[in-house]
Amino acid sequence: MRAMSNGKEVDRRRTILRAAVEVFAKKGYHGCRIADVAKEAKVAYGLVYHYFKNKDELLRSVFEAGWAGFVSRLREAAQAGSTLEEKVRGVVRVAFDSYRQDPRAVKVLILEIGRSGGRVNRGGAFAEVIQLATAMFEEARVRGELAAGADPLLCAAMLFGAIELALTAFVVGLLDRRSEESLLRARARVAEVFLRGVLPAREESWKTDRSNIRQKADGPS
Amino acid sequence: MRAMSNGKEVDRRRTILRAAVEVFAKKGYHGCRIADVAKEAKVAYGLVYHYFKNKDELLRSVFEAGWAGFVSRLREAAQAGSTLEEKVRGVVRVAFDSYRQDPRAVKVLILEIGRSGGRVNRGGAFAEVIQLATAMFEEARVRGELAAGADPLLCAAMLFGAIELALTAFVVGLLDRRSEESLLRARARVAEVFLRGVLPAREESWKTDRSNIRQKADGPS
Amino acid sequence: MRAMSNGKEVDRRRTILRAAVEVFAKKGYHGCRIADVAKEAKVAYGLVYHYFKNKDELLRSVFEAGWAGFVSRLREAAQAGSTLEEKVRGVVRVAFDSYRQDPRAVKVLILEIGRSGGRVNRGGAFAEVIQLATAMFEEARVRGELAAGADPLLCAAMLFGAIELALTAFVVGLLDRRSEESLLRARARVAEVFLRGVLPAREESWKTDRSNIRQKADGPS
Amino acid sequence: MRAMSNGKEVDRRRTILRAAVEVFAKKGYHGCRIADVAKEAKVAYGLVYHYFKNKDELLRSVFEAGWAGFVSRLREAAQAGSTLEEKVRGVVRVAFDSYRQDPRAVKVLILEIGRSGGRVNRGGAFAEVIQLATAMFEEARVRGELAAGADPLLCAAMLFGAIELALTAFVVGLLDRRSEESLLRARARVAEVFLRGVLPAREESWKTDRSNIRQKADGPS
DNA sequence: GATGAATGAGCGTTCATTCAT
DNA sequence: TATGAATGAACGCTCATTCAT
Repeated sequence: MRAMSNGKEVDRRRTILRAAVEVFAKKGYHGCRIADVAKEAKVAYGLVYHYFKNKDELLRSVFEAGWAGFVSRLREAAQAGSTLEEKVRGVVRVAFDSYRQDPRAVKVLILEIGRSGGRVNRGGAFAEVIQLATAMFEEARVRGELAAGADPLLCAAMLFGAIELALTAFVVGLLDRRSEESLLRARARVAEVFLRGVLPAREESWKTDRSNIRQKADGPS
Repeated sequence: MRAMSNGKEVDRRRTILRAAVEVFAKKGYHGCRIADVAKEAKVAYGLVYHYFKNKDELLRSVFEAGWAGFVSRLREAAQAGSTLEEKVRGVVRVAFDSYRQDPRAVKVLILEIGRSGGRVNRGGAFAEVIQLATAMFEEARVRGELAAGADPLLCAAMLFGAIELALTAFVVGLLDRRSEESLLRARARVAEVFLRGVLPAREESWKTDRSNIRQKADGPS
Repeated sequence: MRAMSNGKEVDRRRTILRAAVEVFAKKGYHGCRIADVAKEAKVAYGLVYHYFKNKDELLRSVFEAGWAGFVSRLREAAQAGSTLEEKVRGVVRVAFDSYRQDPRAVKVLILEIGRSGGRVNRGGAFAEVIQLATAMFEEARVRGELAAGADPLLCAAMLFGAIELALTAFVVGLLDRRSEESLLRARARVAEVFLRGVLPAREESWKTDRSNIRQKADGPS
Repeated sequence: MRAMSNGKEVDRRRTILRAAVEVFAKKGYHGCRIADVAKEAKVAYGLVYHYFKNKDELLRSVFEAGWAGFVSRLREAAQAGSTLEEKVRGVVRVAFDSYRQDPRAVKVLILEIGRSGGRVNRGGAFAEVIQLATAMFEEARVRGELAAGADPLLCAAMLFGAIELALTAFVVGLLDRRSEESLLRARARVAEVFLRGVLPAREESWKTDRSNIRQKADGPS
């Protein structure tokens, strides 16, 4: 009984959360009314308040649910590779794949969250990711994998900026939203261009290395 | 026309617009109430509606006023230089200098716009800038100034993404907001890293070139 | 009938009722939510509705439960004494002792009831007590125990008014809530002053009589 | 212009306040919805919020507007007379006359206010009046006008209690609400009974004195 | 009987917009 | 043109009540 009702509760919560993501993505932070969420979830108005203290908490949950997974996947990617190149390619892949799997959620993360007037802790979320990547670049710098003069924090910001706006190009339709191929190509290009800017110049081995690694790491996943 | 006929009217309009930027930057899109704007502008409540049809038009004007200047300066920069390197450095400088001169306005442009849920045409504004830069990279590509395999549109997106998040790092305080020096250094670094990723490899001349150009182009302006 | 058939049920009902008094006293009529009552009674939310049709019935029950006992004790006191003086002293004692025993319940009766906007029949309850006392004064008048010109109904109203506000002085803290002694002194004073105003002038015997009776009737009980 | 619009504003405020009293008296504290007040005042919903910060402030204003006048008239009466008897008769008259002039407002004061869950400062209002009267009795005691053993604070509470419940008898219909005569008679009786209980025993002169004063002080006003 | 999730009407409050002066 | 009072739709939140288990 307990287990069953509990399962149901968790389900309901998820249903509402999903509905909130939907409405959130469709109408944006300000247009996202509790009534809409309830309707989308096919649930009574008041029930939303059974599971979430208020609108802010609901939207914060939407954000955190999406963001937490994203960040943990990022962290994994940043730790998985052995070279900076692998790490960066991993990070880029995580971002692009998140978009492929759930463009709506990424759209929310990219376009709406943080523009929520401080209700949702964008500064915090932004900082979290930046710091994660800063650490990654810092380690790389120590190992001599970073171009001279490249600042780890700036590199981190630039990396995510490049990713964000590249994805935004898809979100707003400048790039073909539905083409798997153009998405994969963009994923590879972003990593390459960024890496070239960031890695120390290793003239003779560059071309070979890059193509090798690309073949291994960036084939369609 | 009407706007031209009377200096006072234009002044009033500008006063209100400036006040709107202020409130917008301070409270964000949703917290920006007409009453606040009127109070900030020291103008009667109803007068706002003499100069702007409604809230949306006011905010669109805020956006466009800021954005238009920014875009025209960008365009100028993109056309001024003779090499891609100069152009990119020019673009980066325009962005960073806009921030130096009026961080509040940039904050609005960066953090607030788009939060308006489509009311303000973010896609359009974004597209405008991206296309501007895409053309710049396309020309460079034609002239052989772009690394093989670099896609102009993606380069454009990455450039502005890198700039945006680098500035965001200042906006949210990850980098020292008030230090002129760190701002200038970041400006140079962003351009360098980006250029290295985007220019074709010119191994032997690189170091010299870069320092020369930096001295000329990136000294405090 | 149903209420009699099962001791447990009656217990539950009483538990809930007591909890309702508690919450009622603590938070007042409007702050008294069913959820609070259930929590206070350590009973499931919905169970309240097994024992009480709705909130109104619950609160009416709270009122009636408290009021019924109070009224019956009043009636007893009004019938017990043989002289008006004894009866009045008895009535006053009942009121003050009710307060001593359960200030919270009296607080509810005094400060909260009637706030219910007609839901709880204040008029009726008020009328009941007034009529009870009116009859008492009427009998006394017939027996020549009432000062000439004193109207029984007005006397009844004045008696309870005097008692109510004297107790209110304790409830709101104008008089020392926790001092047993000041409560007993007030009890005696109220009876005395009221009786002096209401009894026919019996100059010569007054002082003696009063002190005698006070010693008998108004010592700490 | 200023003067005119200001006059209008004050008028509107008053209209709303009056409407609030009306609805308040009709439906009680809890049933008094802003929408009703607005409708009663024939005013747009939102306008109520132009003049009052929120519901609480509106109702507090209702209370204070009524109460302040009442208290100031009480204070006047308590200071006007030269003897305790005159003062008490004055106080009683003020209360009964307030009721004659605006039964609805008194009904609000008696039945609803203070039962408003602490929102309206009943304790404070109650205390104010009690202290006012306590001072009056204290002075009388010093001048030897108070019966031995009568406590000023208790006398004050009893006086207002007697008045309140006597008026309540009218409010709830136990006494004839519409008969001017019964109201005036009650007014006289309450004062007499109370005074007899409170004044020191002056056996021989009592009857004469009382009737004299009554003729002067308690004729229909 | 007992539980607490589900329902939805109701109300306070805000604020963009209009309008009389 | 300038003012700010007036309007009312919209929306977040509460909580009495019902219902499935």
